[in-house]
Amino acid sequence: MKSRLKPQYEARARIIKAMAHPSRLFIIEELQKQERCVGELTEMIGSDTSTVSKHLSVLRNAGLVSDEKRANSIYYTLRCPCVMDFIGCVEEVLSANAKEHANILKCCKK
Amino acid sequence: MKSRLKPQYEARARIIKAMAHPSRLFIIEELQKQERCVGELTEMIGSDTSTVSKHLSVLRNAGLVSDEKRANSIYYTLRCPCVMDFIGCVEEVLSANAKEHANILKCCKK
DNA sequence: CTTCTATTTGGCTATATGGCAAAATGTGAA
DNA sequence: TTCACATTTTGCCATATAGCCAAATAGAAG
Repeated sequence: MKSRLKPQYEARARIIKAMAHPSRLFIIEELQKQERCVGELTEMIGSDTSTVSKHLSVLRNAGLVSDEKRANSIYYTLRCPCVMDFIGCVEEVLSANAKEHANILKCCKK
Repeated sequence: MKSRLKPQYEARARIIKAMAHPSRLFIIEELQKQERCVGELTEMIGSDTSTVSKHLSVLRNAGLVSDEKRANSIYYTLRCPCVMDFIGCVEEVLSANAKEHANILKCCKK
């Protein structure tokens, strides 16, 4: 592809890649409802604190969430709630896949 | 997170992960305009044929594109054009990041 | 200052992916 | 069938990431 376009696609891919993990999708969805600190998210997800912390730093580096320290906890917020629009479309793809899969099964039974 | 929800987040992550690469974003955008065969895409992207082929199989496995063989070429089509809506949002995040970065620079100059 | 709490970082291993090269597969024409 | 061409698959290596544990850091409270 034209070399001047490449950086643009790379920048977009970095953002999308930051979302491409089950735990991080969960975090995004949760933060869209309300801000949360690492401890809360850790408990909800059920993995190690350090793992969740790393996921949050991935999201922060991508600019998807911002953090604010209050008392002795760091609270994370979703910066661009529009990312939730992703999900609707992803579900469309998933249901299209499910439908096709069902068709294949139906076809084989005959 | 609740174990019954986990498969759902994993399914979503698989779809998003399939999009999380510069070349695959380019392919998605191109296929949204018109169907293309591997050779055409390879030339546009400028990397090895086998690499592009692998990218296409990633997209196909995710159910994002479908393929149809005609003559001796396989033509790929975008199955759910809604994925293009992703891009608008991703650009929002990018410009928000750029703005914040500019603010940080401005702040440091003082 | 010391202790407690919350979060981050480093080290480690296992796994996944990108990209290139070469081999294998498939398709149509002579 | 045999040849030429287009596409797919496979093997390999380098790199990146997830996950957990342990250790370090940063604040808040005593």
